[in-house]
Amino acid sequence: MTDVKSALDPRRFPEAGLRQGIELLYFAYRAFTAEPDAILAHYGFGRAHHRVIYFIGRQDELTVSELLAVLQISKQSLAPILRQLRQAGLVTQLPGRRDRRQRLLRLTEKGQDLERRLSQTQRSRLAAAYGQAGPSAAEGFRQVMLGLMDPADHQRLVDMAPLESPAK
Amino acid sequence: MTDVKSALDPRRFPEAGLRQGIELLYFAYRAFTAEPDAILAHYGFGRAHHRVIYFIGRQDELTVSELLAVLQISKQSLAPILRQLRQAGLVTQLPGRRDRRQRLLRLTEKGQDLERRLSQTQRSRLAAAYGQAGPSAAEGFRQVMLGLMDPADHQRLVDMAPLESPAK
DNA sequence: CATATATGTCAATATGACTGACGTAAAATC
DNA sequence: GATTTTACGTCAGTCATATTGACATATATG
Repeated sequence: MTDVKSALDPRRFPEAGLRQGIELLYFAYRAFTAEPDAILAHYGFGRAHHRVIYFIGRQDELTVSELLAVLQISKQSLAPILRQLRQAGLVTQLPGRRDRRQRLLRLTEKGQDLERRLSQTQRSRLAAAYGQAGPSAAEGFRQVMLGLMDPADHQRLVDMAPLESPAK
Repeated sequence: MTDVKSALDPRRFPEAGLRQGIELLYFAYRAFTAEPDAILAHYGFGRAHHRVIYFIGRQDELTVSELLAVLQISKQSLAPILRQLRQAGLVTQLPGRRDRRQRLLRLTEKGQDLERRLSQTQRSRLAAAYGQAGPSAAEGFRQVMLGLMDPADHQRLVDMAPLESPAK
């Protein structure tokens, strides 16, 4: 199952299979972001706003530096996005309780509404794909995606129970 | 395995699992594009150039309209990219043999070199992830990605032999 | 000959990213 | 208590990638 050393042996994963993998990533990601993009366009927002809304909404309170660390963008890039979301009444800030230099970012109710609308399109698409492919394929998907990611980002994923056989 | 109807039943695919799926897509795609992006930066190119190089290189000859159909961008967006690639000596055009209005796009040798360098980083990453997760996980990944894609794009994927059990 | 198609180009616009430089407030440290 | 570091913000300039609209040209097709 985990014969990593021979992974580059073309007999195991021939050229065409790897090429198709590249294309699967491209087409799937495009489809996955299309619906949120369309919703966001109504607000004059883009994908960057979605990511900010998503990660703030995920854990209810988030400092600016945590957000920058997750997104890996510069604060100068984040600033205008956050300003727009604040002005639109989707995000609020409050000073940190322990460290008052920090700005704790939170979604307003309106922000939570939009977050749910955006994520719902992606959750439905995922649930449909999981349902079509089956739980074992879903777990395979998860394993491959984990392998593609930068391992440093593993810690950033939301916790979750395994998709199948929790007590193997 | 394919009980699609109950895919939205939260007992099958709970909130946290779907949320993690969203994050897997985001983090994996980011990691997957990071290395090519870094190589392209040396040339003053971006991800758009990569996509153009990739799809031209994939089938040796491609018309402008086929390229537009795959990428789903406007010809006004494509034009400057193609011009830069032509000027850099990576892409050439020749008039279509049947229809001389068409411009058949081809990679030069230099273009093929760059294409290989860019794709190689992605093929290696995929091969490593497939190797770590195993062939059955790789096939699960493929199935889920196919489910996420717009079905209209299925025809655009390169042909490939199934990853496992070709004669099931 | 008229029309449709394949492609190219000019202009104006927008998002989302970057770097560099500087400022402020608060916390941490010497 | 003074200094340094940290958390955050902002101003300015730049860039890549995308958009739409309008128009031009060559070729193919009816």
